[in-house]
Formats: sequence, C-alpha cells, structure tokens
Amino acid sequence: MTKTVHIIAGPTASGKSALAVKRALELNGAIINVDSRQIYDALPILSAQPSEDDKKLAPHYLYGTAHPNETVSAGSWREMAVPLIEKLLEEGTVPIVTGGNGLYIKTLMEGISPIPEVPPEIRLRANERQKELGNPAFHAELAKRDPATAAQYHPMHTARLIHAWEILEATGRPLAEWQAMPKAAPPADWMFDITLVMPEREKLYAQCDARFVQMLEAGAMEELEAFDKKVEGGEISSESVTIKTVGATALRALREGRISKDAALALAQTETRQYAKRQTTWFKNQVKPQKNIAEIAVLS
RNA sequence: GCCCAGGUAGCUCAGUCGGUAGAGCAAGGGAUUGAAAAUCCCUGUGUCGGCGGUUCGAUUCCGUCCCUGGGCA
Repeated sequence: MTKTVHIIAGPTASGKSALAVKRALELNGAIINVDSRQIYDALPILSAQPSEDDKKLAPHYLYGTAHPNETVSAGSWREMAVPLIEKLLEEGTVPIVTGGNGLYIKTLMEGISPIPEVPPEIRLRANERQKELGNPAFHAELAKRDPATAAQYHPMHTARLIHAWEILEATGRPLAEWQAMPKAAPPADWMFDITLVMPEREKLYAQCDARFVQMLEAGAMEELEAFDKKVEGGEISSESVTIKTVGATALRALREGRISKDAALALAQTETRQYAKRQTTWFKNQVKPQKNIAEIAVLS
C-alpha cells in the first residue's frame, strides 16, 4: 500500500501557507516546514513563520525548532523530516510538506549521498582560506588537491568552492567521491503529490512587495534589533545563517541611518522579489516527473 | 530676465580630441548533492533633450528652443 506525502511548494509570498492550512483541515493533515530560515527559532516575523492562529488550526512541525547557532543543512533537515513523516503516516495523519526550499524537497524525494557534517573549525578555516586567496586562486588551490570536484565548479562560485575545500579537509576524500555514493532514498512505498503554487510574475511581485510592508507593520524592525543585540552579546553566533535573512540588510541600513525608510523598504522588496524569482526558476526547471511522484499540479 | 552646470539604457552616471556608445544597480534567462532566504553564470539599440547648421559623416562642433538644478537680480 502506498503512502501519499503531500508537498506544497512555490516561491515566497505565493500563498503556500494558506493553502497548506486549508488542505490540512480538509485531509486531517499536519504541516511540515521545508524552509531554511523558518526552521530556526529566530526572526519569526522577518522569515514569515506561520502565525499562532494558523498553528492552532493545524499541527505545524519544524518551525522555529532549531537553535540559531545550529546549522541545519539539506541532509540534516531530511534526517528530521523523514522520521517525522513516517510517524505521521503511521498514526493516520496526512503529511503536508510546505515551503520554498527546492533543494530540501529534492533531497526528500530523491535522497542524498551520505556526506559527513563538517566541524565548525574546519568550515571557519575554509572561509578564511577563501578570503585570503580570493576566488580564482582558491579554486586553483582546490584544483591541485581535488581536480574532479574543482572541475565541477565555476572558479567564482564561493559557496561551492568552500564546501568542496572543507569536505576534503574534514574527510580526506574529494567531495565528488562522496557525491558519487548511493543516495539514501526515501521509503519505497512513499508517493509524492506535489502542488506548485506559481502565481504569474506581476501578481507574485505585488504580493512580495505587500508582504514586506506587513512585516514592518508587524514589528520586523524591533524584532531584528533585538536579534542583532543577541548577536552582539554573543548569545547568537555571528556565524549563524539566520543573520542572512532576506530584508535584514536593508533594515540594518535603515536602523543605522544609512538609508531612508523608503529606500530601505524598496531594497527589501527588491531582495524579496529576487529571491522569489530564483525559487521560481528552481520549481520551473527542477521539478520533473519521476517514479515516486504521483502528480505535479501547478496553481497560479 | 541674466549667468553657470546639466539633459546619454528603467535608475545613477562614464565616454566619444567628429566615424551612431559603456559600467554599476534594476530587469530577464539559467545553474543548483548538505550554510540554499545562500552562492554563482549568461544577457546592454538606447530618436546620446527637440529642431536647424557645418561636415562625406554629428550623440560629439556651432546656433536656437525646451526641461532640470544652482547662483545673481
């Protein structure tokens, strides 16, 4: 007997969350987050985490559950999500995986090679080395030690180069070798039912713009200021990925008086739209029919 | 009204000692096997304010008009 796992995906501000709540009520379902920022216990307003009201309507999982000093990755998210989905299926609750992280969703549906986590010290060293050398030279250095992986990446691709470097350093084996290892696939009896919420561009952008205004009204400025104080005080690590959240740069510039309120709003809205566009590109091109996908529905 | 400085890509500007022009940002397209709300790649024809003149040829020189900013009255 197959078990259906619902996925509701799409760009930011597309209306995924509302649809997920609606479906959860209809199907006796529970919502599982697939977003790399909403999973942290930080910046609930700026990261658009579900409201308390929504959380009362249906069970929500993996929202605000990770400490900002942790690093959740595609692999570690999968390790949380798979057992959770199994448990929900067993108790007869319909799992509805909802969010905008295409890579995490891919990892859930296709599995991922068993690459070890990188110790923070090594990651730090990788970052330092990259800064020291600058990209082309950093790429050249990697190419000497790990030609196969270096060949996969553009010499300017900072994030990928650092990852290849740190994996080599941490494990003594090239990243390409790890990636060639068999993927930890999802349970064979799972079938995915995918709904892509993809509003047409103009509408999506209008929603992005409107939502940032709402975030400000809801207290995003104050929220970020309190958050940044924790970073200054050392309570939250300055390496935390939550520091990089769409809109934060603009709001910090506003707080420090470097730009006007109008300029900050415009900047934050632009960042939001650009993020939404990247997500749209992913879902448009990366989500393709495969054996464990029952359906791909596209809503506008 | 007079005097300056400008009017060049959606925006901010560069440039052409006369041979029809380019950066950043924005925008569009794309990548995506573990920090992914990250990171990165590709894409630049626009009456060079209008109209005349000089010239083989003007966005570039000259005249004039319009617009914007500043100064003087």
